[in-house]
Amino acid sequence: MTLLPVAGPYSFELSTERFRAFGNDLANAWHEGALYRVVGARELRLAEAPRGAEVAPLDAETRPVAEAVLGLRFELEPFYAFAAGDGILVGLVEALDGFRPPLSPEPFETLVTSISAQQVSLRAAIAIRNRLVERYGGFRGEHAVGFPARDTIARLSEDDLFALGYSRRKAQYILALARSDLDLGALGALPDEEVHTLLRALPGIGEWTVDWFLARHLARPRSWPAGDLALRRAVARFYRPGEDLSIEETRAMGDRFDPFQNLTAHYLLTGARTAAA
DNA sequence: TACCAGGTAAAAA
DNA sequence: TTTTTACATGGT
Repeated sequence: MTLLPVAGPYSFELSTERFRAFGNDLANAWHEGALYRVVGARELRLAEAPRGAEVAPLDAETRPVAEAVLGLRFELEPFYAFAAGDGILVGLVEALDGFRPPLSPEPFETLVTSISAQQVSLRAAIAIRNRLVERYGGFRGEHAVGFPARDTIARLSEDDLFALGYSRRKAQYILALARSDLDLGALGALPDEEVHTLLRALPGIGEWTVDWFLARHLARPRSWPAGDLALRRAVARFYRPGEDLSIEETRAMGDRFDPFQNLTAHYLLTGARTAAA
Protein backbone atom coordinates (compact mmCIF):
# COMPACT_ATOMS: atom_id res chain seq x y z
CA MET A 1 0.00 0.00 0.00
CA THR A 2 1.36 3.35 -0.96
CA LEU A 3 0.17 6.63 0.33
CA LEU A 4 0.48 10.18 -0.85
CA PRO A 5 0.24 12.70 1.98
CA VAL A 6 -2.47 15.29 2.09
CA ALA A 7 -2.03 18.85 0.93
CA GLY A 8 0.23 21.29 2.72
CA PRO A 9 3.95 21.32 3.45
CA TYR A 10 5.22 17.78 3.88
CA SER A 11 8.55 16.02 3.66
CA PHE A 12 8.33 12.24 3.79
CA GLU A 13 12.10 12.02 4.21
CA LEU A 14 12.20 14.33 7.23
CA SER A 15 8.99 13.10 8.81
CA THR A 16 10.21 9.50 8.82
CA GLU A 17 13.79 10.34 9.88
CA ARG A 18 13.01 9.28 13.40
CA PHE A 19 12.34 5.71 12.26
CA ARG A 20 15.88 5.43 10.90
CA ALA A 21 17.78 7.42 13.51
CA PHE A 22 18.16 4.92 16.34
CA GLY A 23 18.30 1.54 14.66
CA ASN A 24 15.47 -0.48 13.21
CA ASP A 25 12.26 -0.67 15.22
CA LEU A 26 10.45 -3.97 14.71
CA ALA A 27 7.03 -2.42 15.30
CA ASN A 28 7.70 0.54 12.96
CA ALA A 29 10.08 -1.02 10.49
CA TRP A 30 11.92 0.93 7.85
CA HIS A 31 12.85 -1.04 4.73
CA GLU A 32 14.01 0.29 1.38
CA GLY A 33 12.29 3.62 1.49
CA ALA A 34 9.05 2.53 3.11
CA LEU A 35 7.67 2.35 6.64
CA TYR A 36 5.94 -0.86 7.70
CA ARG A 37 3.56 -1.26 10.60
CA VAL A 38 1.05 -3.93 11.56
CA VAL A 39 -2.57 -2.86 11.95
CA GLY A 40 -4.84 -5.64 13.15
CA ALA A 41 -3.82 -8.69 11.15
CA ARG A 42 -2.32 -6.82 8.20
CA GLU A 43 0.91 -5.09 7.41
CA LEU A 44 0.63 -1.50 6.30
CA ARG A 45 3.28 -0.22 3.88
CA LEU A 46 3.71 3.54 3.76
CA ALA A 47 5.86 5.05 1.08
CA GLU A 48 6.04 8.21 -0.91
CA ALA A 49 3.94 8.10 -4.05
CA PRO A 50 4.87 9.99 -7.19
CA ARG A 51 3.00 13.25 -7.63
CA GLY A 52 -0.36 12.65 -9.23
CA ALA A 53 -0.21 8.90 -8.74
CA GLU A 54 -3.41 7.02 -8.12
CA VAL A 55 -3.67 6.15 -4.42
CA ALA A 56 -6.10 3.64 -3.00
CA PRO A 57 -8.11 5.12 -0.12
CA LEU A 58 -7.40 3.70 3.31
CA ASP A 59 -10.12 2.09 5.39
CA ALA A 60 -11.37 3.38 8.71
CA GLU A 61 -8.98 1.19 10.71
CA THR A 62 -5.76 1.93 8.87
CA ARG A 63 -6.23 5.59 7.94
CA PRO A 64 -5.82 7.04 11.44
CA VAL A 65 -2.73 4.90 12.02
CA ALA A 66 -1.18 5.96 8.73
CA GLU A 67 -1.95 9.61 9.42
CA ALA A 68 -0.45 9.33 12.88
CA VAL A 69 2.84 7.67 11.98
CA LEU A 70 3.33 10.00 9.02
CA GLY A 71 2.75 13.07 11.17
CA LEU A 72 -0.22 14.26 9.15
CA ARG A 73 -2.11 15.45 12.19
CA PHE A 74 0.23 18.40 12.63
CA GLU A 75 -0.51 21.62 10.80
CA LEU A 76 2.65 23.46 9.94
CA GLU A 77 1.52 26.81 8.58
CA PRO A 78 0.59 28.40 11.94
CA PHE A 79 3.84 27.16 13.45
CA TYR A 80 5.87 28.48 10.54
CA ALA A 81 4.20 31.87 10.92
CA PHE A 82 5.11 31.84 14.60
CA ALA A 83 8.67 30.70 13.88
CA ALA A 84 9.22 33.65 11.56
CA GLY A 85 9.44 35.83 14.65
CA ASP A 86 12.24 33.82 16.27
CA GLY A 87 15.74 34.19 14.89
CA ILE A 88 16.68 30.59 15.68
CA LEU A 89 13.43 28.84 14.79
CA VAL A 90 13.24 30.60 11.46
CA GLY A 91 16.42 28.82 10.41
CA LEU A 92 15.21 25.49 11.71
CA VAL A 93 11.89 25.55 9.91
CA GLU A 94 13.66 26.51 6.72
CA ALA A 95 16.14 23.65 7.06
CA LEU A 96 13.40 21.19 8.06
CA ASP A 97 10.68 22.44 5.73
CA GLY A 98 7.80 19.96 5.67
CA PHE A 99 8.84 17.97 8.74
CA ARG A 100 5.77 16.76 10.61
CA PRO A 101 6.55 14.82 13.78
CA PRO A 102 5.27 11.24 13.62
CA LEU A 103 2.80 10.22 16.29
CA SER A 104 2.77 6.96 18.20
CA PRO A 105 -0.73 5.63 17.51
CA GLU A 106 -1.26 3.24 20.44
CA PRO A 107 -1.28 4.40 24.07
CA PHE A 108 -0.03 1.18 25.68
CA GLU A 109 2.76 0.85 23.14
CA THR A 110 3.67 4.50 23.65
CA LEU A 111 4.07 4.07 27.40
CA VAL A 112 5.97 0.79 27.22
CA THR A 113 8.28 2.37 24.67
CA SER A 114 8.93 5.31 26.98
CA ILE A 115 9.58 3.08 29.97
CA SER A 116 12.00 1.13 27.80
CA ALA A 117 13.81 4.37 26.99
CA GLN A 118 14.04 5.74 30.53
CA GLN A 119 17.64 6.51 31.45
CA VAL A 120 19.25 4.40 28.70
CA SER A 121 20.28 5.31 25.17
CA LEU A 122 17.57 5.04 22.53
CA ARG A 123 19.62 2.39 20.73
CA ALA A 124 19.73 0.28 23.87
CA ALA A 125 16.02 0.89 24.40
CA ILE A 126 15.15 -0.22 20.86
CA ALA A 127 17.30 -3.34 21.16
CA ILE A 128 15.53 -4.40 24.34
CA ARG A 129 12.08 -3.44 23.09
CA ASN A 130 12.65 -5.33 19.85
CA ARG A 131 13.19 -8.50 21.87
CA LEU A 132 9.84 -7.87 23.58
CA VAL A 133 8.13 -7.44 20.21
CA GLU A 134 9.92 -10.44 18.71
CA ARG A 135 8.99 -12.69 21.60
CA TYR A 136 5.48 -11.55 22.50
CA GLY A 137 4.30 -9.56 19.48
CA GLY A 138 1.15 -10.13 17.46
CA PHE A 139 0.77 -10.45 13.71
CA ARG A 140 4.05 -10.87 11.86
CA GLY A 141 4.29 -8.99 8.60
CA GLU A 142 7.07 -9.17 6.05
CA HIS A 143 9.05 -6.47 7.87
CA ALA A 144 7.06 -5.35 10.90
CA VAL A 145 5.60 -7.19 13.88
CA GLY A 146 2.54 -6.07 15.80
CA PHE A 147 3.36 -4.63 19.21
CA PRO A 148 2.41 -7.04 22.05
CA ALA A 149 -1.15 -6.64 23.31
CA ARG A 150 -1.68 -5.22 26.78
CA ASP A 151 -3.31 -8.41 28.06
CA THR A 152 -0.47 -10.51 26.65
CA ILE A 153 2.00 -8.46 28.68
CA ALA A 154 -0.28 -8.52 31.72
CA ARG A 155 0.09 -12.29 31.91
CA LEU A 156 3.89 -12.27 31.87
CA SER A 157 6.10 -12.46 34.94
CA GLU A 158 8.83 -10.12 36.10
CA ASP A 159 11.36 -12.80 35.14
CA ASP A 160 9.97 -12.97 31.60
CA LEU A 161 10.71 -9.27 31.10
CA PHE A 162 14.00 -9.36 32.98
CA ALA A 163 15.13 -12.10 30.60
CA LEU A 164 14.69 -9.66 27.72
CA GLY A 165 17.09 -7.18 29.30
CA TYR A 166 14.73 -4.95 31.26
CA SER A 167 15.83 -4.01 34.75
CA ARG A 168 13.70 -5.58 37.47
CA ARG A 169 12.28 -2.15 38.23
CA LYS A 170 11.25 -1.55 34.63
CA ALA A 171 9.78 -5.04 34.45
CA GLN A 172 7.62 -4.14 37.44
CA TYR A 173 6.61 -0.83 35.86
CA ILE A 174 5.52 -2.52 32.62
CA LEU A 175 3.55 -5.21 34.43
CA ALA A 176 1.86 -2.64 36.68
CA LEU A 177 0.87 -0.60 33.63
CA ALA A 178 -0.48 -3.62 31.76
CA ARG A 179 -2.43 -4.85 34.79
CA SER A 180 -3.79 -1.50 35.94
CA ASP A 181 -7.46 -0.73 35.44
CA LEU A 182 -6.73 2.58 33.76
CA ASP A 183 -8.52 3.04 30.42
CA LEU A 184 -5.62 4.34 28.36
CA GLY A 185 -7.83 5.03 25.36
CA ALA A 186 -9.96 7.41 27.42
CA LEU A 187 -7.06 9.69 28.31
CA GLY A 188 -7.35 11.55 25.02
CA ALA A 189 -10.56 13.18 26.21
CA LEU A 190 -8.86 14.75 29.22
CA PRO A 191 -6.84 17.95 29.58
CA ASP A 192 -3.06 17.70 29.91
CA GLU A 193 -3.07 18.15 33.69
CA GLU A 194 -5.51 15.30 34.28
CA VAL A 195 -3.53 12.98 32.02
CA HIS A 196 -0.51 13.81 34.17
CA THR A 197 -2.39 13.06 37.37
CA LEU A 198 -3.82 9.73 36.21
CA LEU A 199 -0.68 8.36 34.56
CA ARG A 200 1.70 9.49 37.27
CA ALA A 201 -0.31 7.52 39.80
CA LEU A 202 1.24 4.45 38.16
CA PRO A 203 4.69 3.31 39.30
CA GLY A 204 7.50 4.18 36.92
CA ILE A 205 5.57 6.85 35.08
CA GLY A 206 6.97 10.28 35.88
CA GLU A 207 6.85 13.72 34.36
CA TRP A 208 9.07 12.91 31.38
CA THR A 209 7.05 9.86 30.38
CA VAL A 210 3.75 11.73 30.51
CA ASP A 211 5.17 14.73 28.67
CA TRP A 212 6.17 12.48 25.76
CA PHE A 213 2.81 10.67 25.92
CA LEU A 214 1.08 14.03 25.55
CA ALA A 215 3.45 15.12 22.80
CA ARG A 216 3.81 11.98 20.70
CA HIS A 217 0.57 10.10 21.33
CA LEU A 218 -1.99 12.80 22.00
CA ALA A 219 -0.31 15.50 19.87
CA ARG A 220 -0.91 18.13 22.55
CA PRO A 221 0.55 21.35 21.17
CA ARG A 222 1.92 22.71 24.46
CA SER A 223 3.69 19.60 25.72
CA TRP A 224 7.35 20.38 26.38
CA PRO A 225 9.44 17.51 27.85
CA ALA A 226 11.84 19.72 29.78
CA GLY A 227 13.27 16.71 31.60
CA ASP A 228 14.44 15.13 28.36
CA LEU A 229 18.22 15.06 28.18
CA ALA A 230 18.33 15.29 24.39
CA LEU A 231 15.91 18.22 24.39
CA ARG A 232 17.92 20.03 27.06
CA ARG A 233 21.01 19.65 24.92
CA ALA A 234 19.21 20.69 21.75
CA VAL A 235 17.82 23.83 23.43
CA ALA A 236 21.30 24.65 24.71
CA ARG A 237 22.89 24.04 21.34
CA PHE A 238 20.61 26.44 19.52
CA TYR A 239 19.84 29.03 22.20
CA ARG A 240 22.69 28.91 24.74
CA PRO A 241 25.70 27.46 22.92
CA GLY A 242 28.37 26.15 25.24
CA GLU A 243 26.04 25.99 28.23
CA ASP A 244 24.42 23.12 30.07
CA LEU A 245 20.75 23.77 30.81
CA SER A 246 19.07 22.41 33.93
CA ILE A 247 15.60 20.95 33.73
CA GLU A 248 14.24 24.13 35.32
CA GLU A 249 16.06 26.36 32.85
CA THR A 250 14.80 24.23 29.97
CA ARG A 251 11.25 24.35 31.31
CA ALA A 252 11.43 28.13 31.52
CA MET A 253 12.68 28.29 27.93
CA GLY A 254 9.52 26.51 26.80
CA ASP A 255 7.33 29.52 27.59
CA ARG A 256 8.66 31.53 24.69
CA PHE A 257 7.38 28.88 22.25
CA ASP A 258 3.83 28.85 23.58
CA PRO A 259 1.53 27.49 22.14
CA PHE A 260 3.88 25.54 19.85
CA GLN A 261 6.09 23.81 22.43
CA ASN A 262 5.52 20.33 20.98
CA LEU A 263 6.44 21.24 17.40
CA THR A 264 9.35 23.34 18.64
CA ALA A 265 10.71 20.44 20.69
CA HIS A 266 10.55 18.17 17.66
CA TYR A 267 12.20 20.73 15.37
CA LEU A 268 15.00 21.27 17.89
CA LEU A 269 15.61 17.55 18.36
CA THR A 270 15.47 16.72 14.66
CA GLY A 271 17.51 19.80 13.87
CA ALA A 272 20.20 18.72 16.29
CA ARG A 273 20.24 15.18 14.86
CA THR A 274 20.42 16.24 11.26
CA ALA A 275 22.84 19.11 11.88
CA ALA A 276 20.34 21.56 10.47
CA ALA A 277 20.79 25.33 10.78
C1' DT B 1 37.78 -0.62 30.43
C1' DA B 2 35.32 2.70 31.69
C1' DC B 3 31.55 5.83 30.97
C1' DC B 4 27.38 7.69 29.20
C1' DA B 5 22.69 7.36 27.49
C1' DG B 6 15.87 11.29 25.25
C1' DG B 7 14.32 8.69 34.17
C1' DT B 8 12.25 7.04 38.32
C1' DA B 9 11.71 5.75 42.97
C1' DA B 10 13.56 4.87 47.23
C1' DA B 11 17.24 5.55 50.57
C1' DA B 12 20.16 8.62 52.89
C1' DA B 13 21.47 12.98 54.52
C1' DT C 1 13.22 18.86 52.46
C1' DT C 2 17.04 18.00 49.33
C1' DT C 3 20.62 14.93 47.62
C1' DT C 4 22.35 10.47 46.38
C1' DT C 5 22.03 5.89 44.67
C1' DA C 6 20.55 1.60 42.07
C1' DC C 7 19.12 0.07 37.96
C1' DA C 8 20.74 -3.30 33.05
C1' DT C 9 21.94 -2.74 28.32
C1' DG C 10 24.31 -1.02 23.96
C1' DG C 11 27.68 1.86 21.89
C1' DT C 12 32.16 4.03 21.95
